[in-house]
Amino acid sequence: MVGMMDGVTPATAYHHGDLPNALRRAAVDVIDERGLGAFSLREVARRAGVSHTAPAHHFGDVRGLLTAVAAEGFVALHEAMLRAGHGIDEPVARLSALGSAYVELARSNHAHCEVMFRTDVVDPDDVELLTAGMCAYSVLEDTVRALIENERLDVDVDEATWLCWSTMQGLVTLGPKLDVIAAGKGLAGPATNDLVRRFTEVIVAGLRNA
Amino acid sequence: MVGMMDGVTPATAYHHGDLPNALRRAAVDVIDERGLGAFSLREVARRAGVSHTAPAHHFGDVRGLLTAVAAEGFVALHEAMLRAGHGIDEPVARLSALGSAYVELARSNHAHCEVMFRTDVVDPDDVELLTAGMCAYSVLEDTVRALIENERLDVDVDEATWLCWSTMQGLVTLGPKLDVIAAGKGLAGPATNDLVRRFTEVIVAGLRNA
DNA sequence: GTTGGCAAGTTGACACTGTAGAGATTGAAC
DNA sequence: GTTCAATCTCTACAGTGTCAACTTGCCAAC
Repeated sequence: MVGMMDGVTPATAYHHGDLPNALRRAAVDVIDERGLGAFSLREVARRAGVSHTAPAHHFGDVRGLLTAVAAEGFVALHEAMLRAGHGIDEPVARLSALGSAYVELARSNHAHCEVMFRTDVVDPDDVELLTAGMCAYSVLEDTVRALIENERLDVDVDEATWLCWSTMQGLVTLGPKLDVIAAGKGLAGPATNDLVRRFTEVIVAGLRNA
Repeated sequence: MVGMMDGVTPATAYHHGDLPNALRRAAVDVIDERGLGAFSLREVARRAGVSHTAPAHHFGDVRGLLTAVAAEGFVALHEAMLRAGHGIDEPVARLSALGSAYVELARSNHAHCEVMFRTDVVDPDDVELLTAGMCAYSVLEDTVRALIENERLDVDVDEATWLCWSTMQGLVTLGPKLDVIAAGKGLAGPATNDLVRRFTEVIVAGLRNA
């Protein structure tokens, strides 16, 4: 019933086998279904089929569990960006691809994103979280640097990277609100991927003419 | 709202006089001190000096109270933007001023912003919330439209507005993370107001050359 | 081969939370 | 002077996070 038993370890009734992963997955499900506001550690434990104090042995706190989920999100983001940028050499196209990967991941891994940029629910000093975040950031930064060096632009790498990231992040955060605004004007909801492409174009044009 | 008791009625021990406002203020304090993750309706009531069920009579739910706080935040944003843009006719300068007002409000009214863009903790269909948000949005939109018409740019007003808003919103959301990144590189934390000005320049340059 | 120890889970308890229902208190309209 | 609605309180209940003490299973050392 616990549902591991995948091949090797038979997983006794007592020892779950891979509880940390099961808890992370259950946490994601709970956030997806009830929202982070109604998150419950006990419900997570229930879905993983263990007692309500079991999570403490692996994550300590509810904060610890959510921090792990956030770190997992950044790892996924890192991988998604690597995948998206793979094989695209031209910096602008690459930048656009990274942006698309970002908003795409925000849509498909909504629960993770709900947690990744919160400071009150997560331990911001967690090493795993910090390094995972840094890895994801580096992919974007490298692309921006390539663009700047390629075209010999006179802009600061950090500033330009922050601009790109801020814009994508804002698009993700504002997504629902934009839909409401568009609906209020009788427009169809904006196709987010088109927006990413357009935003990237404008920003790149801006960097070239700054 | 009710606004009696301004010097006149002494506010008996039983009837608070202006409980809704007191609750909103207390809620903001609690979010500021303990974070939205550790928000407690009972603690809010405690600080307002009333029983823990009193808030229900004015806001129904905890959701209702937070929705009211969010709406209050949008009203404040609307006013701040009106103030910031007042007297500035040149669209670009105006846009920059609006951006500054935005991040400034995000810093000073951190609790409100914590709630304004959350969909799980707030009633997204609340009329007061929707109209307040729309008012704030309109100020930005009008400025962007003025810029576009002034310079006869060939860009969509909605798209350009969303770009500006997304960027500012992202900057606000990412603020803490940017500090960490800057610190990791040995840089001083970026002066957010400078970033706003620079971002605005780049975006405007981009819109002109799109 | 027993024994000690340790990681992984359990049970029970405690203080705290949000909400529902029924009752108390007030100011004011009639 | 009574009635009435609004405002606030009290009590109760199910659910929550965390702590302490207790099992269970396994592995490694003696």
